[in-house]
Amino acid sequence: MKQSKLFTKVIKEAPKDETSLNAQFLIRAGYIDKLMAGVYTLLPLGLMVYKKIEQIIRDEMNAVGGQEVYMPSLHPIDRWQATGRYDDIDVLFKFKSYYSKIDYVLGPTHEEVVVPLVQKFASSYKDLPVAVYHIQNKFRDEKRAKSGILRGREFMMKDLYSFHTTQKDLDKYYDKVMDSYVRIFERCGIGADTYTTFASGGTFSKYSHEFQTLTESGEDIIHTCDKCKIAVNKEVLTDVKNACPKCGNKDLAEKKAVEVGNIFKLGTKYAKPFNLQFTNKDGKKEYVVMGCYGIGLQRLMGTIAEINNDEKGIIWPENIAPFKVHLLSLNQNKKSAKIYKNLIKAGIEVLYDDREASAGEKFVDSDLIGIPYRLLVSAKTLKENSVEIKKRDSDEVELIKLDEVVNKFTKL
RNA sequence: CGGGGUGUAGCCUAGUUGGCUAAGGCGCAUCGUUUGGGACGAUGAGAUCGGAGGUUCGAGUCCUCUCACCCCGACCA
Repeated sequence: MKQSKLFTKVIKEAPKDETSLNAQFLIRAGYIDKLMAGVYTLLPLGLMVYKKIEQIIRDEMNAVGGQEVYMPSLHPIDRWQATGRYDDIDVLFKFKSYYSKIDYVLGPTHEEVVVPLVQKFASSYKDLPVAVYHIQNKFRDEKRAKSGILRGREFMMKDLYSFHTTQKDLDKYYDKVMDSYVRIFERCGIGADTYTTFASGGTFSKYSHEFQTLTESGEDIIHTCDKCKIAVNKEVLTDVKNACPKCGNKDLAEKKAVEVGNIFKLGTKYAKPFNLQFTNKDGKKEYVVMGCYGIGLQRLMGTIAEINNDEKGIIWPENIAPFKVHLLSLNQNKKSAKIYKNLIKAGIEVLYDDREASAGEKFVDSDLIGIPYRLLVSAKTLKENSVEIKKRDSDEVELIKLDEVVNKFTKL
C-alpha cells in the first residue's frame, strides 16, 4: 500500500483524553480512533492487525474442530430471562424499540443464543460432541471503560462453545483448547509474557483458567510460578494454600497482568434452563455438558501494543504486523516504485512511504507505526546499487543489493 | 456508582483581580528555499471558548444546572 493514499496520518501529539500507552501509540500511528469512552473505530492499519490476529485465532479454533458461525448482537429478552441473567448481569445493555416498544438486549456473550441453536440439531449422543464458535462484536455496559482498548463497551470477541455427553469428554476437550490458547498467544508474539492462570471457576468447577499477560496496565494481580510458567489469580490464592497447584512451589511472585483469554467449564448451567438434553445409548435423556472459551480481540491487540514498544513507538511481532516491510523513499520514488512492485509481485506485504516528506519525518513515522522491517532507498544507498535494511527492534543497518531485495524477504 | 480532575480551531496548549478585535505551536493551503532522524521563511484559511440558564454596563474568566472525557476505588457470567 502506498502511504500517500492512506487516509489516516501519524499525529505528533497524543489526544489529551488518552493516558494509556496502547491507546496513545495506536491513535498516534493511525490504527484506531476513539468514538466515545470505550468505543473505538479500527482504521485501515488497525483493521489489518485485527485481521491477522483474528486469522490466527480462527486457525486454532478450526484445528480443535470448532465450526464457525455468526450469531446476531440483537437478542430477544426472553432468552435472557430464561437463564435469569436479564436481571443479574449489570453490564447488560437493555433497550426498548422506539416504534414497536419491544424490549431487546445487546449481546454481551452468547450462551443464550448458542444453546437453543445447538438444541435444534443435537438430540442424540451420536450428535455430540460439537464445538461452535464465532467472532463477533459484544456489548458490555461497563461502569467504567478504561485503559484504551483494554476495556471497552463494544468490542470483538471470539467465543467457542463446546457441547459434550460427559464431564470426562469436556475435561479432555478443555485441555485441548487450553493448549490451543497457548499457541494463539505464542503466535501473537506475547507467549513469553502470558501465563496460564488458575482462577475462580464459579459454581460448576473448582477453577477456570485465565490467560494473563504481564503488564502494569493490567487490572488483575496474579502470582506466578516460574518453575512451571503458570500462575494463580490472587482471588483464589488462598484456595491453593499460596502454592503453585502444579509443583507446590511456595515461592510465587506477585505481578500485575491483563486477562487476554478465559476458559470455563460450564457443566449443565445453561443446558438446564433451556432443557438442552440428548438421548443416550439406553434411550434415556441426559443434560449436555458445556464449556466456553473466550478471547477479546481488541484487548489482545492492545495488550500486544502495550508490551511491544519502545519510546519511539510500537514494535509489532511479525505475525500480526500490518505489513512485513516499510519501504521508505528519500526522494528516490522512481527506483523505489520498482522495488515496491517487485515485492508486491513476490507476495510480500509492503507499506510504501512515497510521500513528499523529510527524511526525519519518515523515520519518526516509521518507528511509530512499528513495521518489523524498514527498507530505505536514498541517493546514498543507490550509489552502492543497494538499499538499507533495518529491523524495527534493532539499531543495526545493513546494505543489500537491489537485485537481492525480493529474495531476502521471500526467505524470511 | 462514590471520590478527584479536565473541557478554548482537526490536535496540543496560553489566556492575570471579569474589560477593547480570544493568543501561540502542530496540522492544512499557496509560494520560495531545503532534503539521512519530526526543516526554514512569507502569506492565508480555520474557534462566537462543551451545552443551557443566570449575575453584570461588560463573561473564556463569576454562579446554578447539565453533558462529555480522564484518573483512583467499587464492580467485572
